[in-house]
Amino acid sequence: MRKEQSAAGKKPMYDGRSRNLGLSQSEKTVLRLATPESGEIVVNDLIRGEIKFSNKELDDLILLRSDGSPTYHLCNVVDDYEQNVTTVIRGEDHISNTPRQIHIQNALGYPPLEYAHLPLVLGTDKKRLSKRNAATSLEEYKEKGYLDTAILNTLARLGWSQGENEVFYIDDLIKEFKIEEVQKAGAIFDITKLDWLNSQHLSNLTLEDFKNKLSPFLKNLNIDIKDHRNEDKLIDSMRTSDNTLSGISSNLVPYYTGIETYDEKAIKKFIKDKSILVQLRNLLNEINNWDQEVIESTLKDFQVTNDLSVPAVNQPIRISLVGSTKSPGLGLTLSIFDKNEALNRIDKLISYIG
RNA sequence: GUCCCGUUCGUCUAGAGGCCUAGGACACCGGGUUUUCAUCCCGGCAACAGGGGUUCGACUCCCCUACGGGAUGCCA
Repeated sequence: MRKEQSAAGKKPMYDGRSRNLGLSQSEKTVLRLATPESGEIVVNDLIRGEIKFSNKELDDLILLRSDGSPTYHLCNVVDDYEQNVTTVIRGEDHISNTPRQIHIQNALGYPPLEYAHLPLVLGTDKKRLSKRNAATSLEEYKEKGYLDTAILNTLARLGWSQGENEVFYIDDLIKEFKIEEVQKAGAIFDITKLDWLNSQHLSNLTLEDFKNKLSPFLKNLNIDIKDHRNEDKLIDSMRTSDNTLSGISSNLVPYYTGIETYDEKAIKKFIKDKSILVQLRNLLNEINNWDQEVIESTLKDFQVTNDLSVPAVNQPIRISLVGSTKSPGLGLTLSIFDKNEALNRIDKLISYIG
Protein backbone atom coordinates (compact mmCIF):
# COMPACT_ATOMS: atom_id res chain seq x y z
CA MET A 1 0.00 0.00 0.00
CA ARG A 2 2.74 2.43 0.98
CA LYS A 3 4.66 1.66 -2.14
CA GLU A 4 1.66 2.48 -4.24
CA GLN A 5 1.29 5.77 -2.42
CA SER A 6 4.90 6.74 -2.87
CA ALA A 7 4.71 5.83 -6.48
CA ALA A 8 1.69 8.06 -6.83
CA GLY A 9 3.61 10.87 -5.18
CA LYS A 10 1.50 10.83 -2.07
CA LYS A 11 2.39 10.83 1.56
CA PRO A 12 2.56 7.26 2.75
CA MET A 13 -0.09 6.78 5.34
CA TYR A 14 -2.73 4.37 6.50
CA ASP A 15 -5.72 4.79 4.23
CA GLY A 16 -8.37 3.66 6.67
CA ARG A 17 -9.35 0.70 4.57
CA SER A 18 -10.57 -1.30 7.56
CA ARG A 19 -12.07 1.64 9.31
CA ASN A 20 -15.74 0.89 8.86
CA LEU A 21 -15.59 -2.84 8.81
CA GLY A 22 -16.89 -3.02 12.35
CA LEU A 23 -13.98 -5.14 13.39
CA SER A 24 -13.83 -6.03 17.04
CA GLN A 25 -10.55 -6.10 18.83
CA SER A 26 -8.92 -9.46 18.93
CA GLU A 27 -5.45 -10.76 19.38
CA LYS A 28 -2.96 -9.51 16.89
CA THR A 29 -4.92 -6.45 15.91
CA VAL A 30 -3.99 -2.86 16.65
CA LEU A 31 -6.30 -0.16 17.88
CA ARG A 32 -6.26 2.99 15.79
CA LEU A 33 -7.79 6.36 16.46
CA ALA A 34 -10.41 7.40 13.91
CA THR A 35 -8.92 10.80 13.16
CA PRO A 36 -11.19 13.35 11.52
CA GLU A 37 -10.64 13.35 7.77
CA SER A 38 -11.19 17.03 7.24
CA GLY A 39 -10.75 20.25 9.13
CA GLU A 40 -7.66 21.37 10.95
CA ILE A 41 -6.03 21.55 14.31
CA VAL A 42 -4.69 24.88 15.45
CA VAL A 43 -1.98 24.70 18.05
CA ASN A 44 -1.55 27.91 19.94
CA ASP A 45 2.10 27.83 20.85
CA LEU A 46 3.28 30.23 23.53
CA ILE A 47 6.52 30.79 21.65
CA ARG A 48 5.55 30.40 18.01
CA GLY A 49 1.99 31.57 17.84
CA GLU A 50 -0.63 29.68 15.87
CA ILE A 51 0.48 26.59 14.04
CA LYS A 52 -2.07 24.97 11.75
CA PHE A 53 -2.21 21.36 10.74
CA SER A 54 -4.63 19.99 8.22
CA ASN A 55 -6.27 16.79 9.38
CA LYS A 56 -5.82 15.38 5.89
CA GLU A 57 -2.14 15.07 6.70
CA LEU A 58 -2.77 12.76 9.59
CA ASP A 59 -3.62 9.10 9.36
CA ASP A 60 -5.37 7.02 11.98
CA LEU A 61 -2.56 6.64 14.41
CA ILE A 62 -2.10 3.55 16.47
CA LEU A 63 -3.07 3.73 20.12
CA LEU A 64 -2.59 0.12 21.14
CA ARG A 65 -0.07 -2.18 19.56
CA SER A 66 -1.01 -5.65 18.45
CA ASP A 67 0.32 -6.97 21.75
CA GLY A 68 -2.07 -4.67 23.56
CA SER A 69 0.53 -2.23 24.86
CA PRO A 70 -0.13 1.48 24.55
CA THR A 71 1.99 3.67 22.29
CA TYR A 72 3.92 6.74 23.33
CA HIS A 73 1.30 9.20 22.14
CA LEU A 74 -1.49 7.60 24.13
CA CYS A 75 0.67 7.31 27.25
CA ASN A 76 1.76 10.87 26.89
CA VAL A 77 -1.76 12.24 26.70
CA VAL A 78 -3.12 10.12 29.51
CA ASP A 79 -0.15 10.86 31.69
CA ASP A 80 -0.44 14.62 31.23
CA TYR A 81 -4.10 14.42 32.14
CA GLU A 82 -3.57 12.23 35.18
CA GLN A 83 -0.78 14.49 36.39
CA ASN A 84 -2.95 17.57 35.99
CA VAL A 85 -0.53 19.09 33.56
CA THR A 86 -1.68 22.44 32.24
CA THR A 87 1.23 23.54 30.08
CA VAL A 88 3.39 21.33 27.95
CA ILE A 89 6.90 22.69 27.55
CA ARG A 90 9.12 20.54 25.38
CA GLY A 91 11.57 20.62 22.49
CA GLU A 92 10.54 21.80 19.06
CA ASP A 93 11.09 18.30 17.75
CA HIS A 94 7.66 17.56 19.21
CA ILE A 95 5.76 20.17 17.26
CA SER A 96 4.41 17.77 14.71
CA ASN A 97 3.40 15.33 17.42
CA THR A 98 1.13 17.89 18.92
CA PRO A 99 -1.90 17.63 16.59
CA ARG A 100 -1.92 13.86 17.01
CA GLN A 101 -1.96 14.19 20.75
CA ILE A 102 -4.67 16.81 20.61
CA HIS A 103 -6.84 14.40 18.65
CA ILE A 104 -6.36 11.80 21.33
CA GLN A 105 -7.26 14.34 24.00
CA ASN A 106 -10.39 15.29 22.13
CA ALA A 107 -11.43 11.68 21.73
CA LEU A 108 -10.92 11.10 25.44
CA GLY A 109 -12.75 14.29 26.34
CA TYR A 110 -9.72 15.81 28.06
CA PRO A 111 -9.40 19.58 28.39
CA PRO A 112 -7.01 21.33 26.01
CA LEU A 113 -3.48 22.13 27.14
CA GLU A 114 -1.15 25.04 26.61
CA TYR A 115 1.96 24.38 24.59
CA ALA A 116 5.39 25.93 24.38
CA HIS A 117 7.90 24.40 22.02
CA LEU A 118 11.43 25.37 22.92
CA PRO A 119 14.22 25.65 20.38
CA LEU A 120 16.86 22.95 20.61
CA VAL A 121 20.31 23.32 22.06
CA LEU A 122 22.87 22.56 19.41
CA GLY A 123 26.48 21.50 19.51
CA THR A 124 29.28 23.38 17.82
CA ASP A 125 28.56 21.30 14.73
CA LYS A 126 25.05 22.77 14.69
CA LYS A 127 23.64 19.35 15.37
CA ARG A 128 21.24 18.90 18.21
CA LEU A 129 22.64 17.82 21.54
CA SER A 130 21.03 14.51 22.32
CA LYS A 131 19.51 13.98 25.73
CA ARG A 132 22.14 11.46 26.63
CA ASN A 133 25.03 13.61 25.47
CA ALA A 134 23.69 16.57 27.35
CA ALA A 135 23.29 14.60 30.54
CA THR A 136 26.79 13.17 30.51
CA SER A 137 28.37 16.43 29.59
CA LEU A 138 26.49 18.19 32.37
CA GLU A 139 28.12 15.81 34.80
CA GLU A 140 31.45 16.39 33.13
CA TYR A 141 31.10 20.12 33.44
CA LYS A 142 30.45 19.83 37.13
CA GLU A 143 33.47 17.60 37.50
CA LYS A 144 35.59 20.13 35.69
CA GLY A 145 34.63 22.70 38.25
CA TYR A 146 31.79 24.62 36.72
CA LEU A 147 29.27 25.82 39.28
CA ASP A 148 25.68 24.61 39.03
CA THR A 149 24.55 28.19 39.06
CA ALA A 150 26.82 29.07 36.16
CA ILE A 151 25.62 26.11 34.11
CA LEU A 152 22.02 27.06 34.77
CA ASN A 153 22.78 30.65 33.86
CA THR A 154 24.39 29.63 30.59
CA LEU A 155 21.54 27.34 29.63
CA ALA A 156 18.92 29.93 30.49
CA ARG A 157 20.65 32.47 28.28
CA LEU A 158 20.42 30.12 25.30
CA GLY A 159 17.32 31.35 23.55
CA TRP A 160 16.45 33.91 26.15
CA SER A 161 17.78 37.25 27.28
CA GLN A 162 16.75 40.20 29.33
CA GLY A 163 18.11 43.64 28.61
CA GLU A 164 21.83 43.93 29.01
CA ASN A 165 21.97 41.48 31.89
CA GLU A 166 24.11 38.41 31.63
CA VAL A 167 24.46 37.06 35.15
CA PHE A 168 21.36 35.36 36.48
CA TYR A 169 20.70 33.18 39.46
CA ILE A 170 17.75 30.88 39.96
CA ASP A 171 15.83 33.51 41.92
CA ASP A 172 16.31 36.04 39.14
CA LEU A 173 15.08 33.52 36.61
CA ILE A 174 12.02 32.64 38.67
CA LYS A 175 11.20 36.31 38.76
CA GLU A 176 12.20 37.42 35.28
CA PHE A 177 11.99 34.47 32.93
CA LYS A 178 9.02 34.48 30.59
CA ILE A 179 8.44 31.59 28.27
CA GLU A 180 6.91 33.96 25.72
CA GLU A 181 10.25 35.73 25.43
CA VAL A 182 12.12 32.68 24.30
CA GLN A 183 13.77 32.79 20.91
CA LYS A 184 12.49 30.52 18.15
CA ALA A 185 15.76 29.40 16.62
CA GLY A 186 18.06 26.73 18.01
CA ALA A 187 21.11 27.95 19.86
CA ILE A 188 24.64 26.66 19.76
CA PHE A 189 26.12 25.93 23.14
CA ASP A 190 29.42 27.78 23.44
CA ILE A 191 31.82 26.71 26.16
CA THR A 192 33.60 30.06 26.27
CA LYS A 193 30.44 31.71 27.50
CA LEU A 194 30.19 29.14 30.26
CA ASP A 195 33.81 29.83 31.15
CA TRP A 196 33.13 33.49 31.53
CA LEU A 197 29.89 33.11 33.43
CA ASN A 198 31.59 30.61 35.72
CA SER A 199 34.25 33.16 36.53
CA GLN A 200 31.52 35.67 37.31
CA HIS A 201 29.67 33.29 39.56
CA LEU A 202 32.93 32.28 41.21
CA SER A 203 33.85 35.83 41.98
CA ASN A 204 30.42 36.49 43.47
CA LEU A 205 31.00 33.82 46.09
CA THR A 206 32.13 34.84 49.55
CA LEU A 207 35.58 33.54 50.41
CA GLU A 208 33.99 31.05 52.75
CA ASP A 209 31.65 29.70 50.07
CA PHE A 210 34.42 29.70 47.55
CA LYS A 211 36.58 27.59 49.82
CA ASN A 212 33.76 25.15 50.37
CA LYS A 213 33.31 24.73 46.64
CA LEU A 214 37.02 24.44 46.02
CA SER A 215 37.83 22.02 48.79
CA PRO A 216 36.59 18.82 47.06
CA PHE A 217 38.64 19.63 44.00
CA LEU A 218 41.76 19.97 46.09
CA LYS A 219 40.88 16.74 47.83
CA ASN A 220 40.93 15.06 44.44
CA LEU A 221 44.56 16.11 44.26
CA ASN A 222 45.14 14.71 47.73
CA ILE A 223 45.35 18.15 49.22
CA ASP A 224 43.60 19.29 52.37
CA ILE A 225 42.62 22.90 51.86
CA LYS A 226 43.39 23.62 55.53
CA ASP A 227 46.90 22.34 55.16
CA HIS A 228 48.41 25.80 54.67
CA ARG A 229 49.18 28.32 57.37
CA ASN A 230 47.96 31.20 55.25
CA GLU A 231 44.96 29.43 53.81
CA ASP A 232 42.67 32.43 53.40
CA LYS A 233 45.26 34.74 51.94
CA LEU A 234 46.44 32.05 49.55
CA ILE A 235 43.01 31.07 48.32
CA ASP A 236 41.87 34.64 47.97
CA SER A 237 44.87 35.64 45.90
CA MET A 238 44.48 32.64 43.61
CA ARG A 239 40.74 32.89 43.06
CA THR A 240 41.04 34.43 39.64
CA SER A 241 43.84 32.21 38.39
CA ASP A 242 41.44 30.16 36.31
CA ASN A 243 37.80 30.00 35.24
CA THR A 244 37.13 26.63 36.81
CA LEU A 245 37.55 25.12 40.24
CA SER A 246 39.64 22.28 38.90
CA GLY A 247 41.93 24.70 37.10
CA ILE A 248 42.34 26.79 40.23
CA SER A 249 43.03 23.65 42.23
CA SER A 250 45.87 22.57 40.04
CA ASN A 251 47.30 26.07 40.11
CA LEU A 252 47.29 25.75 43.87
CA VAL A 253 49.31 22.56 43.99
CA PRO A 254 52.80 24.11 44.25
CA TYR A 255 51.66 26.17 47.21
CA TYR A 256 50.66 23.11 49.19
CA THR A 257 53.25 20.61 48.10
CA GLY A 258 56.81 21.25 47.05
CA ILE A 259 57.85 22.07 43.52
CA GLU A 260 57.65 19.00 41.32
CA THR A 261 59.32 20.46 38.30
CA TYR A 262 60.72 23.83 37.47
CA ASP A 263 59.90 25.73 34.33
CA GLU A 264 63.23 25.22 32.58
CA LYS A 265 62.60 27.93 30.03
CA ALA A 266 62.01 30.43 32.78
CA ILE A 267 65.20 29.40 34.56
CA LYS A 268 67.16 29.77 31.39
CA LYS A 269 65.69 33.16 30.73
CA PHE A 270 65.91 34.74 34.16
CA ILE A 271 68.69 33.02 36.03
CA LYS A 272 72.20 33.36 34.62
CA ASP A 273 73.93 32.09 37.74
CA LYS A 274 73.02 31.45 41.32
CA SER A 275 74.81 34.44 42.76
CA ILE A 276 71.83 36.75 42.67
CA LEU A 277 69.67 34.11 44.31
CA VAL A 278 72.20 33.71 47.06
CA GLN A 279 72.27 37.43 47.64
CA LEU A 280 68.48 37.63 47.71
CA ARG A 281 68.27 34.69 50.04
CA ASN A 282 70.58 36.38 52.54
CA LEU A 283 68.75 39.65 52.13
CA LEU A 284 65.40 38.07 52.87
CA ASN A 285 66.88 36.19 55.76
CA GLU A 286 67.61 39.50 57.45
CA ILE A 287 63.97 40.54 57.45
CA ASN A 288 62.54 40.02 60.89
CA ASN A 289 59.10 41.39 60.28
CA TRP A 290 57.89 39.02 57.56
CA ASP A 291 55.32 41.39 56.20
CA GLN A 292 54.26 41.95 52.62
CA GLU A 293 55.14 45.62 52.54
CA VAL A 294 58.43 45.21 54.32
CA ILE A 295 59.39 42.49 51.90
CA GLU A 296 58.40 44.60 48.93
CA SER A 297 60.40 47.64 50.02
CA THR A 298 63.41 45.52 50.86
CA LEU A 299 63.39 43.97 47.41
CA LYS A 300 62.80 47.34 45.80
CA ASP A 301 65.82 48.84 47.56
CA PHE A 302 67.95 45.95 46.49
CA GLN A 303 66.83 46.29 42.90
CA VAL A 304 67.46 50.02 42.78
CA THR A 305 70.81 50.10 44.57
CA ASN A 306 72.16 47.31 42.38
CA ASP A 307 70.71 48.90 39.26
CA LEU A 308 68.87 45.74 38.29
CA SER A 309 65.64 45.28 36.36
CA VAL A 310 62.59 44.20 38.32
CA PRO A 311 62.27 40.84 36.60
CA ALA A 312 65.95 40.13 37.27
CA VAL A 313 65.15 40.32 40.95
CA ASN A 314 61.61 39.03 41.08
CA GLN A 315 61.54 36.15 38.68
CA PRO A 316 64.27 34.07 40.29
CA ILE A 317 62.43 34.28 43.58
CA ARG A 318 59.12 33.47 41.92
CA ILE A 319 60.60 30.43 40.25
CA SER A 320 61.96 29.33 43.61
CA LEU A 321 58.61 29.64 45.29
CA VAL A 322 56.19 28.21 42.75
CA GLY A 323 58.32 26.74 40.01
CA SER A 324 57.24 29.16 37.32
CA THR A 325 56.96 32.86 36.60
CA LYS A 326 53.25 32.88 37.29
CA SER A 327 52.07 33.94 40.70
CA PRO A 328 50.33 36.77 42.50
CA GLY A 329 52.35 39.87 43.32
CA LEU A 330 55.74 38.83 44.65
CA GLY A 331 55.47 40.50 48.03
CA LEU A 332 52.10 38.86 48.50
CA THR A 333 53.38 35.52 47.36
CA LEU A 334 56.35 35.65 49.71
CA SER A 335 54.17 36.67 52.61
CA ILE A 336 51.83 33.78 51.89
CA PHE A 337 54.71 31.46 52.68
CA ASP A 338 56.24 31.21 56.08
CA LYS A 339 59.68 32.87 56.09
CA ASN A 340 61.44 29.56 56.64
CA GLU A 341 59.51 27.87 53.88
CA ALA A 342 60.32 30.68 51.50
CA LEU A 343 64.02 30.49 52.29
CA ASN A 344 63.94 26.72 51.99
CA ARG A 345 62.48 26.95 48.54
CA ILE A 346 65.13 29.43 47.47
CA ASP A 347 67.83 27.15 48.86
CA LYS A 348 66.33 24.28 46.94
CA LEU A 349 66.52 26.15 43.65
CA ILE A 350 70.09 27.26 44.41
CA SER A 351 71.19 23.68 44.86
CA TYR A 352 69.12 22.58 41.89
CA ILE A 353 71.02 25.00 39.69
CA GLY A 354 74.24 23.78 41.25
C1' G B 1 7.96 13.60 -2.10
C1' U B 2 4.33 15.96 1.48
C1' C B 3 3.46 18.74 6.04
C1' C B 4 5.51 21.70 10.10
C1' C B 5 9.35 24.87 12.43
C1' G B 6 13.42 28.04 11.80
C1' U B 7 17.39 31.83 9.47
C1' U B 8 20.64 39.40 12.79
C1' C B 9 28.35 39.94 14.17
C1' G B 10 32.64 33.60 14.97
C1' U B 11 28.97 32.48 19.36
C1' C B 12 24.59 34.04 22.69
C1' U B 13 21.36 37.87 21.65
C1' A B 14 18.58 43.36 21.32
C1' G B 15 15.36 44.83 17.66
C1' A B 16 7.56 44.22 17.60
C1' G B 17 7.79 50.10 10.06
C1' G B 18 11.02 55.57 10.89
C1' C B 19 14.69 55.92 17.66
C1' C B 20 19.44 51.38 13.25
C1' U B 21 25.41 55.07 10.89
C1' A B 22 21.76 47.73 13.47
C1' G B 23 22.79 47.92 20.37
C1' G B 24 24.93 44.58 24.31
C1' A B 25 27.74 40.21 25.99
C1' C B 26 31.37 36.28 25.15
C1' A B 27 35.44 35.17 21.97
C1' C B 28 39.29 37.52 19.21
C1' C B 29 42.85 41.73 18.27
C1' G B 30 45.26 46.27 20.25
C1' G B 31 46.41 49.49 24.55
C1' G B 32 46.65 50.56 29.99
C1' U B 33 47.20 48.65 35.29
C1' U B 34 50.02 44.45 37.59
C1' U B 35 57.39 45.98 35.24
C1' U B 36 55.13 37.97 35.93
C1' C B 37 50.30 35.40 35.28
C1' A B 38 45.22 36.10 36.22
C1' U B 39 41.79 39.90 37.48
C1' C B 40 40.42 44.87 36.18
C1' C B 41 39.98 49.27 32.74
C1' C B 42 39.95 51.45 27.69
C1' G B 43 39.63 50.82 22.40
C1' G B 44 38.90 47.91 17.82
C1' C B 45 37.04 44.07 14.41
C1' A B 46 32.48 41.89 13.06
C1' A B 47 25.85 40.52 11.20
C1' C B 48 20.04 41.72 9.16
C1' A B 49 20.59 34.17 3.97
C1' G B 50 18.98 35.72 -1.39
C1' G B 51 15.12 37.72 -4.54
C1' G B 52 10.53 39.97 -5.26
C1' G B 53 6.55 42.83 -3.40
C1' U B 54 3.49 46.30 0.31
C1' U B 55 4.89 51.33 2.04
C1' C B 56 6.85 58.02 1.67
C1' G B 57 9.98 54.50 4.55
C1' A B 58 11.53 47.86 5.94
C1' C B 59 15.92 43.83 10.25
C1' U B 60 10.90 44.51 11.26
C1' C B 61 4.64 42.98 7.13
C1' C B 62 3.52 39.46 2.60
C1' C B 63 5.30 35.93 -1.25
C1' C B 64 9.08 32.93 -3.51
C1' U B 65 13.95 30.59 -3.38
C1' A B 66 18.08 28.65 -0.70
C1' C B 67 19.90 26.49 3.55
C1' G B 68 19.15 24.02 8.47
C1' G B 69 15.92 21.13 11.68
C1' G B 70 11.55 18.06 12.70
C1' A B 71 7.34 14.81 11.35
C1' U B 72 5.62 11.27 7.98
C1' G B 73 7.18 4.27 13.14
C1' C B 74 2.99 -1.35 16.30
C1' C B 75 10.50 4.45 18.86
C1' A B 76 10.20 7.77 22.62
